[in-house]
Amino acid sequence: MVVGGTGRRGVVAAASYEARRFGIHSAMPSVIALRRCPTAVFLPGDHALYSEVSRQVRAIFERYTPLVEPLSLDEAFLDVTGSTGLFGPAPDIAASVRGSISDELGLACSVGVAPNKFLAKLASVEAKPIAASTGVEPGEGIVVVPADGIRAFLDPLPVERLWGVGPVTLAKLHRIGVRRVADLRVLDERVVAAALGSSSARHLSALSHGVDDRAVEPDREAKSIGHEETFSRDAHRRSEVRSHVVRLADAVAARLRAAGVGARTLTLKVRFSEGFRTITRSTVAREPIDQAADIVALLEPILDGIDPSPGIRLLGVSGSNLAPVFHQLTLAEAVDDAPPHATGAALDAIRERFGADAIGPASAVRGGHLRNVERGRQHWGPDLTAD
DNA sequence: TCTGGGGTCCTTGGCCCA
DNA sequence: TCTGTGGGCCAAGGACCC
Repeated sequence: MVVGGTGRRGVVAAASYEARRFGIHSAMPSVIALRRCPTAVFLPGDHALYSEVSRQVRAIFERYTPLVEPLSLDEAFLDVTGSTGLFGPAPDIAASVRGSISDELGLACSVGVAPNKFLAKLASVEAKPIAASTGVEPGEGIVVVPADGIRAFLDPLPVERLWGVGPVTLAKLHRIGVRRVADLRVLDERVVAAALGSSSARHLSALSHGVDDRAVEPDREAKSIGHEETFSRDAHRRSEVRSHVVRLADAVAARLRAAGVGARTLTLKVRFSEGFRTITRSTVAREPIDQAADIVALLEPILDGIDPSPGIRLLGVSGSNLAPVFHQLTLAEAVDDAPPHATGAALDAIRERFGADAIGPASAVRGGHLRNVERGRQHWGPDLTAD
């Protein structure tokens, strides 16, 4: 079974261990996955459901400690240092959390227990089942890395298991003879720095020794808010591109207002069909903004400088440099007693009462009905009915 | 008829200013 | 007045994560 985008430009979000035996993995184009395993069952993702379940899982975590840092929809760090008096040693807490999630939600999960975030994350991966071409080997469910067992745990692991080592870094490490974590640990940091740069070298060197002093942070604030969309058919006309940008800006603005912030930096992302080439262009507003019209106005000059005629497959709008918004009243607004930026607030109120698609920019009307950009609506690529 | 969407963090290079 | 330097900010791109 494969879950993810079902359209021509969709990707795999997750694959069952049986499907993985055919070489299917997440982020693989759905058409390739189908080619590798024509008998696989393809299901669309349901992001809204996952968010809800994620909330339920988090509620279980919070019975054990207030120090819960979500890493994604389906992973979180828990600092249980202060909870052992109430619930017993950390491995017992892990077993209890795992039991509760299984009993109450019917879900399987794996847990890593270790002295820091990096090791706990690695341990949780070790606890998962393994899909080999010969069959699926069940995982242990819980893996504990005690403080005096760090080296024994880390040394034999392939270096790409380290957080931050992807295909590019891995190739560079292979070039200097590093294949396992132990190779990296014993190597002079200057040699690593010559291959990767000093910042990465320092970071990876620390990890190879099992050192990670980042705290579990329960209330991490978002640093950017954005939306992007791949189209099932390329956009070639300026008017088409502009209306997509209006839709995206509208969605970003609504989320900025919901978060109670505005963005000073606005970035437009454009992916051309030709060669899969991606560019980003950003600009800075004088003050933080949270209104769609302001975002579009700011991006307009960038848009004018882009030629869509070769074909654009993806557009994205995102805001960063987030800060609280202070509305400076114009003289007219002060005299008329009219609230500034009433449009955004009115949109929010209407959507709150009548639903996300109750109102939106005219350019969001597709196939006779309104379809606003919404978080998770098109998470794994355009579906078959997108256009 | 191959490559999503939501992010974070880092690097590089230009510019301005003290 | 000229030159060098270093910090801070910004823009763009890239690597990486789930």
